[in-house]
Amino acid sequence: MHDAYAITPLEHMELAAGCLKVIAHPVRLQMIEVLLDHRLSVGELAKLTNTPQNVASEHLKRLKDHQLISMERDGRNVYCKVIEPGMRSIIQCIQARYTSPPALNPKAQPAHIA
Amino acid sequence: MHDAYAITPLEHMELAAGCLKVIAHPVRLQMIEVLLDHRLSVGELAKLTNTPQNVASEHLKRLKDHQLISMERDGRNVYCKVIEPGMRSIIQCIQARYTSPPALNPKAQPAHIA
DNA sequence: TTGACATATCGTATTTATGCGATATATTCA
DNA sequence: TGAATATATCGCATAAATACGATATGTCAA
Repeated sequence: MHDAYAITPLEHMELAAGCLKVIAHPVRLQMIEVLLDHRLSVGELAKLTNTPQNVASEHLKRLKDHQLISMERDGRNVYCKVIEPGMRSIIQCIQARYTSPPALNPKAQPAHIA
Repeated sequence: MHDAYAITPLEHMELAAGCLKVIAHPVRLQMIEVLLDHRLSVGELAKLTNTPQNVASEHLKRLKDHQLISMERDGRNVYCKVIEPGMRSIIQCIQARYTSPPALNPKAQPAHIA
């Protein structure tokens, strides 16, 4: 009856939701996307995403605090890269959906993403 | 140095982030989890997730508005099910991380873990 | 029709997220 | 040392999310 439904405990879902919340931001998604294939500094990421320096720094700090990226200083710069492997599939999923056609029709997607 | 970095446009990332924000809630995650394998009414979901009726209704409306679930009335009840196939892999990813081994956790840890 | 049950909506208080300016810290080099 | 560059942090204003009580709507059955 009621026990037939296996539900992940709320505490676990709270952790997962916290992680998803950090991902759920357009600029942070862009940062993760590019950091999957490149190692970039905070300043480079700020320029790439058209974001003020301090705002970019705060975004990246949040990603780092949730273990999604690593940040290591090299001289004056701090370089970031993705350390959470699950990010790639999420970004790929987004790219597959949103890069070519309008999002309303989930069908009919030109396959220039592979 | 031209655009060596391929970045998904901000507008697309905003759509994706909007979708992720809807998923990024512990109770909504639980709802999605159980709705992957069962067709349940709003009231049943409210009880299963220990959520007041109106709050559950609002959660489900949000999931529906973002095309993640469908809701169809059958008599007095309204039954829900997941219609977004991508949800399964996300829930599976969460289950893989949080059900058996304490793998990768966000910064916000419960205080008693130390 | 009325009463019950199920669901949805509204108004609102509280919290949390976000962005921004200003400023602080860190590093290199002259 | 001090200037220049890169990054981080702080305080605050605004916006969004969340939860809640109250109430409205919708459905069925007697």
